[in-house]
Amino acid sequence: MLRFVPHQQPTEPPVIEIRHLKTLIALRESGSLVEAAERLFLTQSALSHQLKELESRLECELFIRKSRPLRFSEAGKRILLLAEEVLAKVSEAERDVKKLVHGEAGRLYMAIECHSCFNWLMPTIDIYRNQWPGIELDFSGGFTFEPLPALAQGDIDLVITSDPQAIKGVEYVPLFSYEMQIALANNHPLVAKKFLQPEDLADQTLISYPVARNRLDVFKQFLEPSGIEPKAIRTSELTLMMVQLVASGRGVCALPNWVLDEYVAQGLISVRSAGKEGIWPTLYAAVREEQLSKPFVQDFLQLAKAHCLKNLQGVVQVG
Amino acid sequence: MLRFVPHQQPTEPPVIEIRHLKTLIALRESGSLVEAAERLFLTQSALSHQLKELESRLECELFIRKSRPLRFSEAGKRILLLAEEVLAKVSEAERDVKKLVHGEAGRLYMAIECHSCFNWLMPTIDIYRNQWPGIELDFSGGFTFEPLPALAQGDIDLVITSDPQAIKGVEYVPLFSYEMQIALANNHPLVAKKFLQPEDLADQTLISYPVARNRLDVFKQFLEPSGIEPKAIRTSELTLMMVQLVASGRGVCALPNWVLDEYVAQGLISVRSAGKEGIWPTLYAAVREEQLSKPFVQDFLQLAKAHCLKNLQGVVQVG
DNA sequence: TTTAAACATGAATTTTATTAATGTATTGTT
DNA sequence: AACAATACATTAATAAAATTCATGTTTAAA
Repeated sequence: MLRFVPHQQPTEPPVIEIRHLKTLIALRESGSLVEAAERLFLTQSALSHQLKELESRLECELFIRKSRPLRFSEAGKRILLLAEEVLAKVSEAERDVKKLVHGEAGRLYMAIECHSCFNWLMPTIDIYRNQWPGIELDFSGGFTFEPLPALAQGDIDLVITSDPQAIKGVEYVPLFSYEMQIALANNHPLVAKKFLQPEDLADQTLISYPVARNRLDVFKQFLEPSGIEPKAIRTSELTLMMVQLVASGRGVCALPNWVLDEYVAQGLISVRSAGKEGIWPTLYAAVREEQLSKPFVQDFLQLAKAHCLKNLQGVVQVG
Repeated sequence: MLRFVPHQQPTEPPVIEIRHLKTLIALRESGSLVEAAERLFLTQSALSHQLKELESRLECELFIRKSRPLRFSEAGKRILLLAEEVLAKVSEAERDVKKLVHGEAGRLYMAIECHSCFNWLMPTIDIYRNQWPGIELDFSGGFTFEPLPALAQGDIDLVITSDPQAIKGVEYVPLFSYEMQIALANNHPLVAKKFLQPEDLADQTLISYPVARNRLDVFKQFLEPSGIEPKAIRTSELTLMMVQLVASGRGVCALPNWVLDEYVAQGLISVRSAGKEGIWPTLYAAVREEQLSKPFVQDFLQLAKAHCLKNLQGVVQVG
């Protein structure tokens, strides 16, 4: 008759785990189980089970299943808020521990071969500087010198490139893939086509950065395989100027989708894919072998990748 | 020769998990693996493995093994800080979800049979009020009425007692155990003894709360089994007054160790155990069956237990 | 030196998470 | 309306992990 009850199960079952928080964030950012699973390197089934389990522990639904785009319940939103807070704190703590363990001295001089990368690299560097105040940062963005040999030699420490070359001691870390699209004036006749063929450019002026053409994906992956040449080539160092030349009908140019999206949204230009499948270069961070394992380097790579996947339109995770 | 390296392992191994944070907190609060394991309802071996694993993931030691009392490394302290932040946020989120799911309306009228419990109950209630602003709280602390029947009848919702009675529909949730010690004036002759026997009180004035003696542990568990009576009994409603009477040599009294510790520290009185093993009552929260499963009740129980184990000297986890 | 307590370790075990295979529901297309 | 395509759910099997058990080692105390 005298009834005693332990106030929680002997083995107090854990409710929310870090894993769940990561899943929810991925789910929100991707909008579907399938895609979220890809990001997390898991199967869709795993996430389905995981969420079902979490929902049963919390005794409530976390998101509304039959809704496109995916919507979260109130409880789901609350846990998402938790996820943001907690995951940020966890990675901050992990960074701090790494600093304690490995020391935080180091140098990270960077250069870009991908000339549009300025856009995302600068904000990324800003964030990074706060996280690793002890690291000496520098950035050289000119068109004149060859960054990869300089990297191998140790003059610089990290190069952003879409054109990896076999150099002893240099490793390439894939960041993401993007589509290299062709920008056209809105009233350009080629706008009528769904996508462009190499022949379409035979009577066009192509506007490009002033670098060797074997380093430009339009040539290497689009025009050269078919032996077609554009009518003329005109160069510009400034992306915005290239776009304005295109907009005023002086020619066409090939730029990453994440660069062009902005101008398309403004109605300044139109874009078409190069070929039915489009050209899909991959952007790499090149690092010297012995630097790769260092926490402050790894952390930069992770930050850059996350920053791009989050902020750049139409950018795709890679291997 | 062209070397590609994924910037993190395909299955990005988790580093810190909630479980680790709980372990570290338990470790700090208990000061040893063995005790921490008990708190977490795990074995010492489990914690040893768990910490070893975490340390290898973080590539550093988290605490200094050969040190008593246990000391944490810098990294360990950093993770402990994380643990405090994260665990607080997690339980806050869990509470919020419970509120969303079960609604937050409810009533929690409380009473105490353990007359010293005022000390810890009030601060606990204050914290609780913030966490569950929607719950109607009340507290009746008089000596005059019988709380348990009132609980069964539904007039009140929770009773703190060390003396569970078989009442239909009432369940008892153990909170903690404590030692009921005997307070003596510093110059009292019995101070010479390491612990007291029932006979020692035969020529003493016993000061107690004005309640039926079968509800007092000194009688039930100490004096009555041996048939001994104190020379006289004197009552007081106020704990502080009881202590002052004792200090001035007017008698002895039996109170929980967590109450007396404070006065002993001040040098006001001395304390001795009742019998070699001491009297170790257990404090229970009595709740009506149908209320027990409600989240706002469970949460109060958890809070009270945690608060007491943390803040009360010499209090022991139970069940 | 012994003994007891605390912690570590390796192997076995249990529990939990994940996958694979498949089913079901929903959506959009012709 | 029928079809394929897509997304999610479910069950059983598998893989991975956390935990325990049994035992060894170290440390501190007697």
